[in-house]
Formats: sequence, structure tokens, C-alpha cells
Amino acid sequence: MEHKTPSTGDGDAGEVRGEEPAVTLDARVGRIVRQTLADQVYGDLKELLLSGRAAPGERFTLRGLAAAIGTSAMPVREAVSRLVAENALEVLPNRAVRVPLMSRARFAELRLIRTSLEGLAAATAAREATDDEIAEVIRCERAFAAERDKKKPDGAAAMRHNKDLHFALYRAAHLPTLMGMIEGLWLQIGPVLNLDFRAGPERVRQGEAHLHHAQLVAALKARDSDAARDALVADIWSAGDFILSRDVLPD
Amino acid sequence: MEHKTPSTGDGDAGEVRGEEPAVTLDARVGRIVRQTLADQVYGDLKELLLSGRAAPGERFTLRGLAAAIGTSAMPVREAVSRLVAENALEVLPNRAVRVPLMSRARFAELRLIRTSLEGLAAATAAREATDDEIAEVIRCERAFAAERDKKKPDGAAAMRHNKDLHFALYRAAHLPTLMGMIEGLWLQIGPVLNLDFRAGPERVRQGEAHLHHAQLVAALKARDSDAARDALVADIWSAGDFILSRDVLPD
DNA sequence: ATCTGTTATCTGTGATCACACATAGCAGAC
DNA sequence: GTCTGCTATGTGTGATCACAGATAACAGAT
Repeated sequence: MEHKTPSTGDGDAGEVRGEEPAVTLDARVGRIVRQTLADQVYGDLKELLLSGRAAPGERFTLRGLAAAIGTSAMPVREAVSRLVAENALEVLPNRAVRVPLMSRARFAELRLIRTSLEGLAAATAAREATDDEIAEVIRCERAFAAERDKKKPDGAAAMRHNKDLHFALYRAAHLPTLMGMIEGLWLQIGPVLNLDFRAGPERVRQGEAHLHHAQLVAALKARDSDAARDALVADIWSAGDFILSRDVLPD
Repeated sequence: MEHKTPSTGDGDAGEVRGEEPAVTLDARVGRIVRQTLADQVYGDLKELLLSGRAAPGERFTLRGLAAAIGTSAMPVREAVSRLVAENALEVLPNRAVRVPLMSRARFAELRLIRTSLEGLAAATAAREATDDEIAEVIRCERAFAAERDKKKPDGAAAMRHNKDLHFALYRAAHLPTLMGMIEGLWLQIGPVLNLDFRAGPERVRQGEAHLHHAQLVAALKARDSDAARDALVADIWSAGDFILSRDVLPD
């Protein structure tokens, strides 16, 4: 394989809009986005985990992934080591790398941490969100509800709308580090969440989720941070109960 | 440089104790600890950040570090990319790698997250800790107090005892993932904390810290999780006030 | 003296090679 | 048939090389 140039953007970054006054060109070009191959692979793997297309316990091989993606093993190594650092992947003592198994204890711990962190984000968002951001949350909530009310609801789509709703909310807290940590948590529970959504009759759960979402939206409109936290914690907790009640988790 | 063998432990792992009954050897050898070079470098850098021997804004270079440590650039790359993943280091758009600057906003956000997560750990520890673990926390508290009461207290030593105290507490919560996340947070605030401890007359703060520590210990003995959380949150909050009051943080 | 365009050096990124360890498959002994 | 030891293959890990881009030093023009 020949030496590839590291993909410095698609070239359409400096689109000229023409009717600008002719002071300088500098203000009219968009900032270039640097994307290393490792970043791309990292994003791909992240998406793979978040969307549940990788099952807990599944094994990876660096060379295999590299061949599948079409690069050398090097960018994959870096991406994997990042994901290992955030517990989204793990390396076994035998040096094999896999997506971590989820024990009941680990799931319970993650749920506990999530209530703490995502509750904090929800409470802050109720105080700090702009009206536009609240509107965006409501839009996501509507999309989720619409999917639920369909004759033949698509579990994966509902899942995606649920995720969008949550992250629109967290983004509205304007706390970037907290946001990143929450993303890390979702990366860890992603595999089991989606695995579950794929399999079971989740109708009852969806109903309950919708109730909590409605409470959340009401709390946001009222700028009531305690109510927002409570609604979100209830949502996380009941979703966790649903997973734990079905006996898919080892230990 | 010749090809080095990847340091498979120091060789003293299988120490024979002799008076064992001669059933099998299997039970008498300690499990070997795998330590890749990247792991070692990661540990070293972590220690460097936690102990405050690296100032915010300071620049690294992969080759420079590699030469200093005596390896090739490869293990350093992996260690650095892990630390970047947990926001303990950052790569600038220019591709330079440095220890992140700490703005007032970021510091405030980290303090908020810390109260949430470390408060949770304290509350859980009050419920779940064994008596031995509580004794260990008390031992750390005594060491911290002893350092404070010295004629010529050593700021760095006090800092270390303070850290030991906190982590003994968090370990006692028996929540490994939470523990890891808290470590990540300390990794981020480490540089500024120690930078500060190194510079100022911190006597007033130490007095206040000791008060909160005493409250914490009392709460642990009483198994009062709410009181433990409150004491710890107060500790974090007042330490943060102290840092913010001195005007060392940009923005 | 200040600014601009060029050049030299250095740094991160990716590819490729080399090696130690782990696992699986297989042959031979009991 | 079951177990032991060897071999072959594949894996992660580390070293080394190659290259693109960034920074800084410098020369020339205004």
C-alpha cells in the first residue's frame, strides 16, 4: 500500500460567498478541520459502540480492524488505546482486546454514577439553557414520542431519538468537561443498552420513559432545576430497572 | 539501540516460602504482573501531573520524552494519547502536546463535578467501608494533622497526605469505575493544585481542611452517609475558594 | 527598521519490520 | 481415550523509517 496523504479536509472548506466587502480574504475562509486517521478510527469505533453494533465480550484484532478500514495497524492502535483509557474497551491479561463484559454490579455502578452526573447536567441545564436549546430538547422529545406512537415503532430509531434528547439536554448545561464524561459513560453502557433494545418487547418501558421525558420538559420550561434533576434521575433509574429485570447480564 | 526485551517483571515474583506442604507448586507462585513500556510511561506521566511537577501550559515533545526515559517514541505516543483521552494532556491544533491551561471556568466546572462524584463516593464509603478501611482513613488523617502541627510543615508532604486520605476514602466505596473517574479528575486539577501549594502561605486553608477532615472521620465512624458527603463537599468547596481567591488562574 | 517570502529544522503521524508471548493443532506416550 | 510436549500461526508491543506540516531563523526588498 502506498503512502497516503493524511486527508487534510475535503477541500471545500474555503467556499467564497462573493458579496463580501473586499477588505481581506482572511475573514472569509473557514477554519480548517484537522482529522488524523486515528481520530477517524476513534470516531468509527465510538459510533460502533454507541449504536450497539458491537456486543459485549466481542473480540477485536488490531490487524483485522486495520484491514477492514483500509489503513495500517497504527491508527487503530492509537484509537483503541484511547478507548481502553476510558473503559470503553479492555485488554485482557492475554493481551487480547475486546468490548468489556457488563456484570450486574458494573451496570449498577454505572447507573449510580449516571444519576449523579447526568442529574447534575439536567439541573444545570434548567438554569443555564437558552430558549433555543430548550426548544431543541422539546423537538427531540416530540420525535421520540412520534416514533413510539407509530403502528410499527422502530426500536433503533427510538433509541437514537432518546440519545439525541439526552445529549441536547446535557449540551445545554454548557459544561464541556461534564459533557465529555457523560459521553464516556454512554460509551460504556451503549453495547448493553442497544443489545437490549434490539431484543425485547420494550413497550412498557417506552411508556414510562415518555412520562419522565414529559416531566423533564415541563421542568425545563419552568426553569426548575430540582424537578429537572428528579425527572432525569427517575428516567435513568427506571430504564436501569428494566434492563436488570430481564436476566441478560452475567454475575 | 538494541532491541530491548519488554521487561516481563523483575524476576522475584515466584519467591518460594519453603514450609508449604508439597502438593503442587501452582499455589505458591504469585501471579505475574504484565507491565508494558507504555504502561510505565503512562504511570510516570501520571505521577508527574499528580505531583505537580509539570506546570499548566508546559509543552512536551514525544521524542524528547522518549530520549529522557530511554525508549523509542512509540510507548510515549501511546501513553500520551491515553492521557489526552482523559483530558490530562491536550494536543493543540498545531499538533503540539502540552499540559492544559486551567481557566477559572474550567476550574469551577471541575470543582462542581468533583463535589458530585467525590460526594457520592464519600456517602457510599460511609455505608460500605470495612472497619479496616475506616481505620486507614483515620491513619491518613492523623498523618495530615501531624504534618500541619510541625514547626516547619512541608507543603508537599501535607499535599500527599491529603491525597492519600481522599483516595483511601474513595477506595472504601468499593466502586472501581467511580474510583477511576475521580482519579481522572485529580489528574486534571493536579497541576494547578500543587503549583498553588508550592507557592503560597496556605496555613489558613490547612486549618479549614482539618476541620472538614475531622467532620468526615466522625461521619464515617457514625456510618452517616449524608454527613460524610457534606463534610467532603465542604472540603472541596473551600479548597476551591482558596485557589480562586488567589488570582493565579487566567480568564 | 519593518515586513515578506524562503529555507532549515523539528514534530507528530503513519507504515513497516522484528520479536516475545499466547493459543491452537497435532503427534506421541501411557 | 487422555494427557503431555512440541510446532505453527497469529497477536500485541516496540523500534525504525518516511513524510507532511509547523515553527523559527534568515535574507532581501521596501
